Amino acid sequence: MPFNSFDDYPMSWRPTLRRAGGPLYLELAELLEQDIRGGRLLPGTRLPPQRELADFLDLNLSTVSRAFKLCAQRGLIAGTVGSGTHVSYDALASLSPLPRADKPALLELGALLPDNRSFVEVTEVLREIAAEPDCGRLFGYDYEAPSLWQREAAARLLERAGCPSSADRLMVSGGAQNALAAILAGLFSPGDRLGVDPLTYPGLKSVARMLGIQLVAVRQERGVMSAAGIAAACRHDRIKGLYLMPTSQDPTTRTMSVQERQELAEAARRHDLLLIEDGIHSLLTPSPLPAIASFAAERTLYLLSLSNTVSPGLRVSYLVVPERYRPPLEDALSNINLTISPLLLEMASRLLASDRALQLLEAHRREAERRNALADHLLAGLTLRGDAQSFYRWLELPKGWTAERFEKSAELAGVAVHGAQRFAVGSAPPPAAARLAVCSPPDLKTLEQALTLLRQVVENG
Amino acid sequence: MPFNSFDDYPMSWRPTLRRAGGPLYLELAELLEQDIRGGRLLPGTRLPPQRELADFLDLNLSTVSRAFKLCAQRGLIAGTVGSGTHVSYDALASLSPLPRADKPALLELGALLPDNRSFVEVTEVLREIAAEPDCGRLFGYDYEAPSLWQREAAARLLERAGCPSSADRLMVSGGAQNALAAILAGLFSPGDRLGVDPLTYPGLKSVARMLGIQLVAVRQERGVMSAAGIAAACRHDRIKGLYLMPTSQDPTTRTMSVQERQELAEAARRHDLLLIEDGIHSLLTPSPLPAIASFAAERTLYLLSLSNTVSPGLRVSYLVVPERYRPPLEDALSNINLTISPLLLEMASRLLASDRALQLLEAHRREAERRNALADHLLAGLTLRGDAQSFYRWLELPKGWTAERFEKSAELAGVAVHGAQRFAVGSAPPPAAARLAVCSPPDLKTLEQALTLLRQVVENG
DNA sequence: AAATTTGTCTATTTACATTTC
DNA sequence: GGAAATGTAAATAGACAAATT
Repeated sequence: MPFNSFDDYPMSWRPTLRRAGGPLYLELAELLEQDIRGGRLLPGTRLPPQRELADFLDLNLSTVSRAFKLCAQRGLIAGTVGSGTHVSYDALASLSPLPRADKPALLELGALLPDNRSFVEVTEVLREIAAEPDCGRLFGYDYEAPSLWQREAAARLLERAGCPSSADRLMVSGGAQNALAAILAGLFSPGDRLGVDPLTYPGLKSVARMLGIQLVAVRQERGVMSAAGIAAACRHDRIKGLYLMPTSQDPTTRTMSVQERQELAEAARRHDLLLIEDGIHSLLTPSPLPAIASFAAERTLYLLSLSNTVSPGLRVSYLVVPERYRPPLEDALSNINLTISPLLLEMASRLLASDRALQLLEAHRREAERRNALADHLLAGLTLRGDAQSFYRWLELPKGWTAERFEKSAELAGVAVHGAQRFAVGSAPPPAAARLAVCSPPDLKTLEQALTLLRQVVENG
Repeated sequence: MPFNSFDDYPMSWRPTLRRAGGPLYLELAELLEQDIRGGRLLPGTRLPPQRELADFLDLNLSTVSRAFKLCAQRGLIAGTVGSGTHVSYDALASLSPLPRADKPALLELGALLPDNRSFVEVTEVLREIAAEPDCGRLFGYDYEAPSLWQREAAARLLERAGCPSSADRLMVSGGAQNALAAILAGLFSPGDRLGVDPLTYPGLKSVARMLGIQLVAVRQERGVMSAAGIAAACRHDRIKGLYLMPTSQDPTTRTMSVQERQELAEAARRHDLLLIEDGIHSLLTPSPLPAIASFAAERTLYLLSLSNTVSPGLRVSYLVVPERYRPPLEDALSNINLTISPLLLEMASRLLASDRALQLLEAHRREAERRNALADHLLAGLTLRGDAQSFYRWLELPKGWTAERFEKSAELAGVAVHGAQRFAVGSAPPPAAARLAVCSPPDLKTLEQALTLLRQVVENG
């Protein structure tokens, strides 16, 4: 029986078990969750070692372990051998990848809202299809879709994006998020681990959490996952794969060089890792670099969505899938979608087969360049990462700032931005930086207003 | 150390552990999976009691238990206290809800393929929209969808289907399968259990298996889940909810009476169960019965898809969601879809707001009536369940048949049907019956041919 | 109707590997 | 560089409750 001897040592968390009958590990896990959600345990706080807690509560070590494991799976805490268990920085983050409409009207530099231009090219295709006498066929079932010409049209676009592919390795999903959900649900099991950049795409964080797949931050060198980091994540966390965005990584905007891509492919092969390569921005750069998939085709799922760069409303994206992953991924996609809309697939395919998709792309690119030029001008002197065609930039803040505090100050000034903590994985403190979605404001005028306000926020500390 | 003493007793399974280093429970689970998939353990086989296996293999009881649990989560086996562990009847079933195109061309009475008629009404709406100058707005993001009028149009249809609802409780998904995936992923956790009819919709079986959610067959009385069966499933299996198709249940075609619906709602309330009510066929009957959701609105997710009864290609379905499940289900839907296509939603909404959806519905209904009349005529004398508007019928076979054997014999005769085993949950042997999708053949002529062949198959034993 | 069979669950013991100091 | 700290995982023990006989 433990005595008050513990009162002498400071313990960051001293829960009281009611021991009211139910399983002890569950009660402990619930207490921990409540204390984190209630703000009594702040992000980054180090919890007492499991053995110490076990002593304090008069429990077995494994009972504490089990409770911690439950909370880790819910994304609340993350443990590291040697350095203990910490409350995750994103423990309180929303589970949804969508922006919540609970804030007062702000100048939006937070959520990514690709410019709502007129989409003439898409409209054109719609009218073409509607005019055809047999368009009713697009409203029945079509289990065989996509057809050969549709596959070939997609393969050409993929080639342009740096991922040479063949028609038979191609699959279709209802957008990038839909594809990620299918990949995680179909190729991973709850409890499996996936390596990611220390700052990663929040949409991935939320599906992974929903499906009980743990994300592991892989150590970087010079802004990209290092071979040593990957080796460590394999040994220590037994990760099954890596999620990568080698071109204009969200949110850091880092683009990997060809050599870095080759090295990464090599490392993946060495450790027999599955790669998920998100090529979402690969079409934006004037001459895209070769995809990692082109160096490790046997293990890379390459994902190309039309949402950002062509039209968000089309809900079509393409997947290049290695042979061995095809059957399970087909099952997963049909479990999630049954089929995708033949009409939308037809529209997307025609956009690709003609050069209209590229026209749209080009228009988005030019708009992005205008906006980025303005941003470079208005924020001159600050560290603003990202190249001229990017839809967002990465603002590294001067000493003294934290990402959370900056996000809040910006909001008070009337501008929504996404601080680094929203992208953080695990329990390492996020850097002082924020993502600015320069393409989200409706026009240049509004962007100018937002950036000017932001500059004042940075300078007035 | 175990001796040969076991050789005297017959054990249905005698695996040999290689003990080559890895975890024992994993090795055992893999052996079991291999032996089931390899056909060395047939569906229905009773495995040795866990204690006996543990003795035989010189393992701890819990180690065997853990291995069995893994296989149970993969849907390979199902255990019942008292009566032991059995190999599931659907252990070898495909994980995909789609028909596989690996069979020679057969007369299709297996898969449900709603008749590919011309869909004039849908085409009409498409042309209407395409003609409008501002239709480009349907290709941007629309996080606020569905809009008020769209919700109201859907609410009217739901009312007609027997589920009075309000615009604010409404959510939208990309078809019924998509909705089921979101519900299971968002409101259930791996290992949770869901009660279902002993024969249930295969699309549910496959998502549930993918997500690690265990289906539990609830005991029936007079063809519907009984209060006692529900109570037993709660006590023994601690199910979290029930999946129901009260109108023209797939595959048995059983429709619950109003009283049965009320009693079921009452039972759900008593045991605090979540209900998933699939109203997929509720619009087909001339005057639909009140939905179970109308008796237990606080706990019922009501699902209405347009795929079967209006147009399969639209990929839109509606969900009526009780207050407390809205936030997690919204998160789940956005994790899986991000958003659904504004164009498809607009088309569906216009179909509903005008009376064109009802016209389509009516056309499908009349076609079904013609086909069912033919079926009743050609299979007169056999037990053929299902009413005049159903898309499929349930053929109960004479003594001597098993469902598997009938399915195979029919296939040899050139007709695809789905035997009861495809719908079976758990380890109880499925009844001798098969589902005939009378609406799948392209025309009445083909249907006649198929049914005539089937009759011969039945009669020639 | 009582004893036994049987699966399930929680808690415990033991071992291990990595990181920190 | 080695000892201590620390989290993770597997195997084991014990208790429980439902179903069978």
